[in-house]
Amino acid sequence: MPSPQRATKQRTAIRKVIQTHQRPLQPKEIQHYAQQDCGSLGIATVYRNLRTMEEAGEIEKLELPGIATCYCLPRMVKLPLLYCHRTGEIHWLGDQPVKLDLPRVPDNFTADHCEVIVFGEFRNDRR
Amino acid sequence: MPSPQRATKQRTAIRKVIQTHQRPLQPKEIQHYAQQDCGSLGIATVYRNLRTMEEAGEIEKLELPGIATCYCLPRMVKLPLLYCHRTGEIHWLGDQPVKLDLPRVPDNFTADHCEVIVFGEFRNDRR
DNA sequence: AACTTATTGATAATCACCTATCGATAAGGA
DNA sequence: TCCTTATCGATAGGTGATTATCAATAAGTT
Repeated sequence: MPSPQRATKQRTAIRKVIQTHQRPLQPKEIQHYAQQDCGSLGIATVYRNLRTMEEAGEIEKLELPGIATCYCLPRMVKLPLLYCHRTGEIHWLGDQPVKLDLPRVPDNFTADHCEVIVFGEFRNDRR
Repeated sequence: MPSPQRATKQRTAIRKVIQTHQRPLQPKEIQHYAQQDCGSLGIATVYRNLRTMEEAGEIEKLELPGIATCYCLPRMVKLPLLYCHRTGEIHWLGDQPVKLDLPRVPDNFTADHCEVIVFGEFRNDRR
């Protein structure tokens, strides 16, 4: 019999955090939010679970400029990203029908995927 | 009398490399190419000069996904970038008239600048 | 409840990038 | 040429992200 994956409160909390928040999250953010469900949650546990969940295709890894790697639910549609200098958070630019097709690339280049990142900051208001 | 900047062969070589190559270069790449003009060139010297040149507005710093910070001549026009998984090099996607305007952003967000990055790889041919 | 072992958490260990240190070197003005 | 000091190079140090270690804990099966 193969070794089944156990339903620990830590893993469940991590999963919930990613499903709930509608934006890519960094490991530290995930740790922070998940701890509210979980009590203790070591950063190693976060990284460990993110890796396995990503390998299982349950979540998507997102590598971004300077910023630490982020994780989110697998994307069906590619939307531009907002990066806020002030909060350090990443958000989807999803409230508009911007369709991003891959630009045309040189013949000898095989395009994989494409990211559009808008840098700036949110006013101190709500977020 | 203020302290003038001296014309060392190291600095000259670094400058030339950035002016010559038509793409953003990483510190290590700059060191590598410049050493062909220069003989010895410590990595600390590269970083030191890149910082001062950037502060002087002579070059532009470019922060990109995962990849080390790159440097290039100040950009007049923002072009999409190609990142090659195989070579680790960054190239401009400049051979087509793609004008990239900032997407419309939320009211409470002040956009700064925008990058478009196409991931993929060049065939093993020439580059 | 007893048992097996997947999982956790604290922390040490890596790793890559970049900066600081400092004695040696060399640019360029006198 | 001599002298001042900007600059260099080797390397130690610092930083942040991620992984490895390993004893303790707790799923979940019997």
